[in-house]
Amino acid sequence: MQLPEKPSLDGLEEKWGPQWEADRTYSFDRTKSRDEIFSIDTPPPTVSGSLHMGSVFGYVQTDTIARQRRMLGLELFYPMGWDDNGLATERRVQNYYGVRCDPSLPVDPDFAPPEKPGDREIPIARQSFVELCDRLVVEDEKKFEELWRRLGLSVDWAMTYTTIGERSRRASQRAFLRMLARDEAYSAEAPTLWDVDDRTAVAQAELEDRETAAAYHALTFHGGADGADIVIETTRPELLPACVALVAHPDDVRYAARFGQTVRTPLFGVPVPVLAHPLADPEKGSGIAMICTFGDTTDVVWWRELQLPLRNVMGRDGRLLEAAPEWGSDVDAEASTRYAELAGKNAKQAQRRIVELLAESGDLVGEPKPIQHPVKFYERGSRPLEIVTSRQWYFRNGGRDQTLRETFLGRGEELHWHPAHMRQRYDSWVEGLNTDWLVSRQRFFGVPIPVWYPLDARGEPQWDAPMLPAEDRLPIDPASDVPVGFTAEQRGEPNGFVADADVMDTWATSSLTPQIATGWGDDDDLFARTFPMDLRPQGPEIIRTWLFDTIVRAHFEHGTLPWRDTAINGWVLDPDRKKMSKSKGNVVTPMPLLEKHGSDAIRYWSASGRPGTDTAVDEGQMKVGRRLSIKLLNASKFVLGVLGDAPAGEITAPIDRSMLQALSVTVTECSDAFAQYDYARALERSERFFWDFCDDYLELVKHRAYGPADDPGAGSARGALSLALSVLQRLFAPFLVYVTEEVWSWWQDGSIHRAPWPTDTEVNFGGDPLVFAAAAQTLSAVRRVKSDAKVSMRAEVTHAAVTDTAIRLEALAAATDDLLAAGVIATLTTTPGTDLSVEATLADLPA
RNA sequence: GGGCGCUUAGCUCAGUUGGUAGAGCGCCGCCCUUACAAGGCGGUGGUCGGGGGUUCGAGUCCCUCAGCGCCCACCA
Repeated sequence: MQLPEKPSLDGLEEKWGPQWEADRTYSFDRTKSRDEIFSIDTPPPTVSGSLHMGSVFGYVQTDTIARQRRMLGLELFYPMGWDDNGLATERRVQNYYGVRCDPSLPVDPDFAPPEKPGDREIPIARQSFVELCDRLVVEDEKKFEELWRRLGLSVDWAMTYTTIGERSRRASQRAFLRMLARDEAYSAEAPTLWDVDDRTAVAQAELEDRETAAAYHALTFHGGADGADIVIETTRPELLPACVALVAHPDDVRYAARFGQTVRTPLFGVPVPVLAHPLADPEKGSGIAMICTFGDTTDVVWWRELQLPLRNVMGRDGRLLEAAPEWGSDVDAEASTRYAELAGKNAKQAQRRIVELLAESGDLVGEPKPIQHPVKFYERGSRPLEIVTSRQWYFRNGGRDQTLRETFLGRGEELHWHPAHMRQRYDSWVEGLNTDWLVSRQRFFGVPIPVWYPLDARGEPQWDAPMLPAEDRLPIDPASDVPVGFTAEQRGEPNGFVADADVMDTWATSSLTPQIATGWGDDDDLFARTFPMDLRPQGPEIIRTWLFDTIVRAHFEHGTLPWRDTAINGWVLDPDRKKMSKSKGNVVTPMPLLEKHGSDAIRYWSASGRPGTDTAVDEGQMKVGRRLSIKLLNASKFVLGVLGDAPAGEITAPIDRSMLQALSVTVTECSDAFAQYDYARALERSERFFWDFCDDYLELVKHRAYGPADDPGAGSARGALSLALSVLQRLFAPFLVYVTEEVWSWWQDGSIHRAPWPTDTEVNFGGDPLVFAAAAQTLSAVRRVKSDAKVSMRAEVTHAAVTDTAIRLEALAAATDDLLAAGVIATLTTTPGTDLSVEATLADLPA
């Protein structure tokens, strides 16, 4: 045994990281059977996102569970993935290189991205754009892997996947085709929420409401022969040309007489009916609303349920269409010229102009009244979403099917949630679904929808007759691959074919991470050994997307849950307990902290955060973790130093057995906590015992432990020290991965991370817990006397008079010699009483 | 509007079947004690958010109110 002179934490990451890689310490053994395997569906980080402390927090928590399960003897299937496809990467590439994808451009073989992004984005061909995406994500993934390795995540790096990789594309397209075959996927032309900046449809799951400034504009609709004018209030007067009806509540007496009548829109004179619908709110505005196609999602409901015509004015670029909508012939003579004033303007500009026009015509009543109201935004977007009609692909998810929705609520009940209350978020999301899952995106860096359409003799696509590839051709890109029975020359020609131009949203692929990671369809043997998986760890903010979507996919494809348990981690808050976000500029990056405090200290902080509990970045906690690590170094060095001199003997001394009994209780508590995914409790219990062990037990027995090799008392102490040290090192192994490996290596063979998790029986010698407790507390009381007297702990006590309960004094008697030695006490008397108290006479004090 | 979580020492937080309030940090004091001075020992510090109830007994159970955070919602 070679003990370091001055043990240190420095350099442990550099020492053990490569060693674990070389020894394949965390490699998955695929010969193990399903019941011997613990499989984890690790969240693939969005590599285009920033590295921040939130990135380390949840992953470390999961890693502690993974490591404890591994020590329990389970074979860990613990791969890492990178989520690199999708809009997030496209945006990063746009900003990083200063380019913009224009799919209409031909490929320029000489294209090279500029050194630095210029003032104006360079338009480039789709293929070039995708190549830049492919190039940049590789760089980003390196940075993530470097961080993860430094953090000591015990993933098997040989099994890494990416969501844009071939396996993912194949799985994603295969799953798509199978859902299509089972009528779980369909395409439809329908109003969809549309981001005018990214120019793509977005799904319900990607929406967020933002309080936005707007104004009520009161507009006069003309009653003509049917009666008086009607004033409505709207926040979107620019959509007036898209108005198809007015609507009020059926019970609203103010408008009851008008239902079924016709009024004419201001400025354009378009006749529109006055209708009744229970969704109209009598309290809002003037109690009667104009229905436009489309101003908001309520308009869509009204349009559908009242079977109204479509008058589209909003273009996909967020500007009003050049052509006026179909109004019929019975309109104002000037309708067209007035619309021409709005055409081509964006929503804000058009609003400004139409308000002027309305004011001129006298149809604007009073001044606009400013309000704040919630408006739907794409969660990463900067302008409000519009609603445009387009052909999109959908997966059924219960949004339009009560029975299916209840099925998914049932799946949520079936899943074990940690903490349990997180299921509420799942339930409220599923209950609130109102559309199917829109999966197609009018974007470029994603898994292509694997579909072609035949073109008829006029060159029009036959949307209802999609042509599909065979599964063994996957993955395909319909933009370059050709459907069976056609030649490449027929692309875009009459009687030829055309590719579906869309890609799937990133969630449509990442909702298959359990299948992708476990080799579904690619490696049936691996799949059978690892799926359904054991654990899905993830953040709370993606319950409605990643977690729910994954359940949907596994339900349809396999008729099961994708995993048995899910552990939801909390948020990481900045040191001032504010949610970290890039826009606030309060993001804390992990690398400097890792370098400053060490990986184990960062892991300690992460694992101190209770499951599901928001936790602030706290350098104080990191320092505590570092101190604990140093303590473990020193305590290990001391114990092993004692053991080095003489052999361990049979554990006979009551206090030795007593300490081990307390350790046994700790082991049980830690094992139970881990079984419930409560790594934080396990850490706290281990830590509490460890400090007692160091402060009290080591002090009490060190003199005895130094005793002669053949002394039974010394042998007992050394035996207990050895056993306790082994157990303590293993209890800390899931948390302090580097320092525990280091101290383990001083006296044991093999990695501690493959050593067996301690059991309570290992340290159970039937000891009386009271002996150690009484000795420790009495010693503490002696110290207090010395501390009050302001003398050294080495100061001799000539006589100590201990009062305590009879039962505790009896326990203490079994440890008297250790107490005398530790307290430097010459003589000791005991008196039965009700409470512990110690009167000590100090040798070197004046009388 | 509905739901969930949180509210305990100056700070960050534990407190698992209800039984005399805990830890770390900070602060104060002492101690170079041969594992550890990037340490050790000891101490100060709380009417457990407010109010009501159940109970012999409530931080812990019930009701209610308030503040903070988050989730969901058809938002003219």
